[in-house]
Amino acid sequence: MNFQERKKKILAALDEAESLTVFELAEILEASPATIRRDLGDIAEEGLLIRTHGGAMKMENPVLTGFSEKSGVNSPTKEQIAEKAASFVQDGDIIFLDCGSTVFQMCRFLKKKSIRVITNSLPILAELIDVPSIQINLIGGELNKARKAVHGDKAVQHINGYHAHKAFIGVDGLSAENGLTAHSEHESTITTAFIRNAGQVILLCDASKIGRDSYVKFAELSAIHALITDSSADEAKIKALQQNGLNVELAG
Amino acid sequence: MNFQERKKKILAALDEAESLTVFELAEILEASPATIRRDLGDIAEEGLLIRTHGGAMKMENPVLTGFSEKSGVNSPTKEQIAEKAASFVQDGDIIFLDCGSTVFQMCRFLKKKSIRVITNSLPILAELIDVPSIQINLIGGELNKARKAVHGDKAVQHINGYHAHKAFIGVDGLSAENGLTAHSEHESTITTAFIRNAGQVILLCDASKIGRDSYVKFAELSAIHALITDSSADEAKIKALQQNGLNVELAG
DNA sequence: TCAAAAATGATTAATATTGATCAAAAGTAA
DNA sequence: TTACTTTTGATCAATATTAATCATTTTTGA
Repeated sequence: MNFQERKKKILAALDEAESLTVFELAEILEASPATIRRDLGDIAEEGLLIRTHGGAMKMENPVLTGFSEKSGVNSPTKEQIAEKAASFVQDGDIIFLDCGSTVFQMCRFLKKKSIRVITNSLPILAELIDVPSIQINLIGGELNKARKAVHGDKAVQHINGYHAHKAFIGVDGLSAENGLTAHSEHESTITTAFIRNAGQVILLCDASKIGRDSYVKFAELSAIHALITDSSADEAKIKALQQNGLNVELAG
Repeated sequence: MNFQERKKKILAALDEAESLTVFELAEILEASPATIRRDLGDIAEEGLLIRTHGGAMKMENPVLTGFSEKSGVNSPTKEQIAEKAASFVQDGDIIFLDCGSTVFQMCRFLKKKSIRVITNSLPILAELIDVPSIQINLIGGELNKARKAVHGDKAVQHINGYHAHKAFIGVDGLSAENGLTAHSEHESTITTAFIRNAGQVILLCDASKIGRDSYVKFAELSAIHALITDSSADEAKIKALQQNGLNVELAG
């Protein structure tokens, strides 16, 4: 294997793993650590990765560091929910991705799929922009800097111009009595638009939000085709949701 | 775990918690306090966090990790053109910003203004997202990953939904005979939409493009209210443009 | 085919990182 | 202020990583 081939593989491996040691890479590429070190040095000089002691880290897309999610400390629960949610996605799907943190975690698990993503979330954009198999459609409108997402009337209009196979959304509260609730009107209008224009709606929701109500009621339980939550969810509350006809999937 | 990884996690943790003690960080990162102190010292020196006694605080405006600085070859000429162009912008303006490299350079000079920016350029978005006095409207549509910009029909529709005081655009070629020309159809449709929906159109164009034609003819000279170029421009060619009624401003 | 050049892997000396220890400095409370 | 506690920075030993060197293999070009 020559340098160019290794370079390609190293960058691909790093893209998945975020960071790898010299020895891990040596094993993956079936080359000696000495070769890997030489390679890493050369590639780092090109600015395509960050050399660390003992290995290398993925270089973030420099243009987008401004709005990438600083995903250092992810709760394993959210990851499990996200992974389960990603398993609903098939090659060829067109999907809406909401701007919540759990939905964002899906990115990791979507990178191998060939799909089209329609999103208003800048962190998702930043995360997926370098994945060749994923086409991105960015929802336009007013930028909410704090949330790093696009909101507003124009954004809703934009969403209305599309139909997706699946929508992956988050909520602030979910209960059998009040359905889906949110903290903010702005966000809920976007989510409502996603729901309206998607074939299936999959709700990602950690256990803490189940049975809790926030103040903007924006959708009925019946709008949801599946709820993905973690196994720490309160059984009684889950039962209540299921008795209202909700399909509940437990992750983890 | 190496320094780079810890640095990333420390910054991520601080971003959430605002401030943390050395011991809290030591626990989160599973490293010794001595290591954390060394790390905090190093990171503080980079200006990415504030060292406190016993810990560290989040830095509100972390030094931009050299994107605008490093982004390619910033010829002083382009900067001069960009600065001149930015001087056309007044507080309260709503402006369209195109996705060319010269237009991008304007960002630096816009940061002190109170304006609304409508753009399809991700680098511009990234550059201005942290400027409180600037509101951003992102144009939605298909993402062109190579150009880091949004294009397509939806994008044009989106632009048609707005009217701006001024549009700042780039071209690939400009001549008295053929007006404005571009390499790519996709980009030119966006630029055309900007021109159609702006009160004034200001064209940023380094000398090398004057008198040169590209293959997509997309606008007449008369659509332009001012051309800003550098003083190295060929005088005869400038004259020819001026005789066609174009207002030419020399930067630098 | 052969010789020259380049790449690879192994070895080793040099360097960097880490955690522990401890004296000095900084902060805190009376 | 003074006494007390906490935090720090320096130093050191142990460990891990690296760069440099060299022999071997592979590739290249005549």
